[in-house]
Amino acid sequence: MATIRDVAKRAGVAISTVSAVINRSAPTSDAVIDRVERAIAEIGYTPHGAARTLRSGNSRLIGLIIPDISNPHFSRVARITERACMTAGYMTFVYDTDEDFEQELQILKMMRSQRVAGLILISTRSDADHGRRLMAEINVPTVLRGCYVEGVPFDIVTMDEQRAGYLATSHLLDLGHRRIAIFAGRTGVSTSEERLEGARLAFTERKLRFPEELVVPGDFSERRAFEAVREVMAGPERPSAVFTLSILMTVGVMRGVASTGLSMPRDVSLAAIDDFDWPEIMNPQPTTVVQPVEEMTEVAIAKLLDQIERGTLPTGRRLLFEPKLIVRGSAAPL
Amino acid sequence: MATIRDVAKRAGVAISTVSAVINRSAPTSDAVIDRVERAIAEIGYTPHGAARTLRSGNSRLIGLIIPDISNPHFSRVARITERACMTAGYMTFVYDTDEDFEQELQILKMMRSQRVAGLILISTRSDADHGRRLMAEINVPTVLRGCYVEGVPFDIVTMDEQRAGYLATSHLLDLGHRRIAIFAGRTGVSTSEERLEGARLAFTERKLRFPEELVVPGDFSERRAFEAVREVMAGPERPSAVFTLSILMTVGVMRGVASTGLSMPRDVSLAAIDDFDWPEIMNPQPTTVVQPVEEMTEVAIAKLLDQIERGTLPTGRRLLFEPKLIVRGSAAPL
DNA sequence: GTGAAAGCGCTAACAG
DNA sequence: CTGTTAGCGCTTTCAC
Repeated sequence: MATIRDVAKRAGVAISTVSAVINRSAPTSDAVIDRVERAIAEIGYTPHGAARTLRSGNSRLIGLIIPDISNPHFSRVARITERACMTAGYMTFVYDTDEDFEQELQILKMMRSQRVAGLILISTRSDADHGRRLMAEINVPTVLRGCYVEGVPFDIVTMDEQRAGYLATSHLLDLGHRRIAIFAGRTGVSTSEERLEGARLAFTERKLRFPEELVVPGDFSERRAFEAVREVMAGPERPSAVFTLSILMTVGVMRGVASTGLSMPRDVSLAAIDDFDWPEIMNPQPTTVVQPVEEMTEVAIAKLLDQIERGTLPTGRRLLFEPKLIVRGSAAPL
Repeated sequence: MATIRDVAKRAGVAISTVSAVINRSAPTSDAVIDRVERAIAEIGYTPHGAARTLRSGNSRLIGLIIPDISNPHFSRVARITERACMTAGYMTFVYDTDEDFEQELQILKMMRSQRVAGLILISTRSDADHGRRLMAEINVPTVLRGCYVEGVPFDIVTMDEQRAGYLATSHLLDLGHRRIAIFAGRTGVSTSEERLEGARLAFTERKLRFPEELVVPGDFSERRAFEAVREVMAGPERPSAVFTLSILMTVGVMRGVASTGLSMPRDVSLAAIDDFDWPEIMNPQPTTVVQPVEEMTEVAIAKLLDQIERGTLPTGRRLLFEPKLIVRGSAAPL
């Protein structure tokens, strides 16, 4: 492939001049710019990214690590992130952890080998052990999304998870429901624990006993929620409502309920967290708490670029965004 | 960051030996391997990808270009591709064209700057002009998915698009429908044109006139289909059935029909191409033609890796996969 | 197995 | 603006 030397020869200028034109790193006359750009076009020259990275120490690469790209919530995050990074002149590596922390570490290692300039990370665990592992693996500016991680100095952008849990649960309680089965995510993930905490708060605030025995442990997966809800619905003292803490579990629960022949919301009401792209074509349409995904993602990227380019230091603080309840048809009065 | 020199010093061996251990590129004794690997772990050394790329001329990077990552069909492709490439020791750049060919070219340029070793491309146009542009931009092994492009020598992996259109249309015809509105994708994209051709075949094979006036031009987008179906349904001589050529248009049509107060399949039947992850929670559940996405994706990657690693030459041939009709509730007898 | 050396393509610094 | 130069971290070759 053509190199910068070929361009210099063709344009009849010095190599350093070509570099100056490409990077606008030194003043050059319009005539020279024109000659160089023409030469670049004629030869079909494209600067060699790896050579630039090696020499300049700046890869202009950003890593985005999410639990699951086929989850519509995260594919939106991915799309917005890529666009924003591209605009800022960065390329993006987007990778799935599949909710597995060993994969997360392996992906971080790959990102490291590419010397990414920054990371946006939706982590898989919140505990301090995991925090230590992350600190050992990460040595670039990083912004956390979603899952809080103990003991890391990074900024974190999330919605007010507790309030999200509170809003959904309050809605069900206000409709008269008391026996509410809650489908939780993995223990040890702040996202799930905080949403659950919000649910507890909604009960206690109303001087109601929180039915701890109706909390169904899960792993955010659709399949697990599917199986669990079938068991719960077949048992004695069927709950009158369910609350699912994330989108894939909502799918699993809806499928599971449908498969038992029960009807929603006639036999059981549902409130959820996270939205679908096209609720109109679902049956029933889910009543759900949504987060401002676009805004949160843009803020996270802006914070990251600030750290990368202006050397801003992370505050280690958490930026909370306000969740919003959207009432549709899946939850009805008891 | 630590370099290979630091590792060599720490392990008390030569730089070339460290390189040999990392790449298994020369015989080394177990004792030496052990010392080197220990040193790597102690120092926390990660090879510098850009330096390797520059020196070896092999980036071990693969580019995947798809129309839209938030389309569940393509996010599945992305997920499978990343996994397979990772297993083979490649990292992946996944990018959206947003169905825009100028974006496609810009992304190809970025891929070029990173010197990707190979490309999997779902292109946005099929014409020869576009083929020439691609040839000017691409100089690495490439496998096409989905959209055929004229005049390029690459292998292409698709389903039998015409048969897919034939299967769906035949199903509606066999249910007695004659006034079938067909929601097409962009003209100039083989995917759409061939599916449409299959629909025509289903009519003519039954000695029926193909209602050309009921073909609704579109662009694969959800919004356009939404608007179009509302217009069609409000017009005189409402069709008794609709056939949507891709998944986002199916969503748009279902939403559009719902918004007019019509019921599916009572007032209008629907057959579609491409499946959803969770048809069970949809209303109605779509009768649709599906492609073997996993298999096709794996074949495409295998072909690509073969060309990259063993220098196999592309055959320029098209590999057709068999579509399958899945009958659910969205299409009823007239 | 060692140790030295060349060079991938680029940026950046410098004297002219 | 030119022309030259060093060197980023690595792979690869070669004589030992």
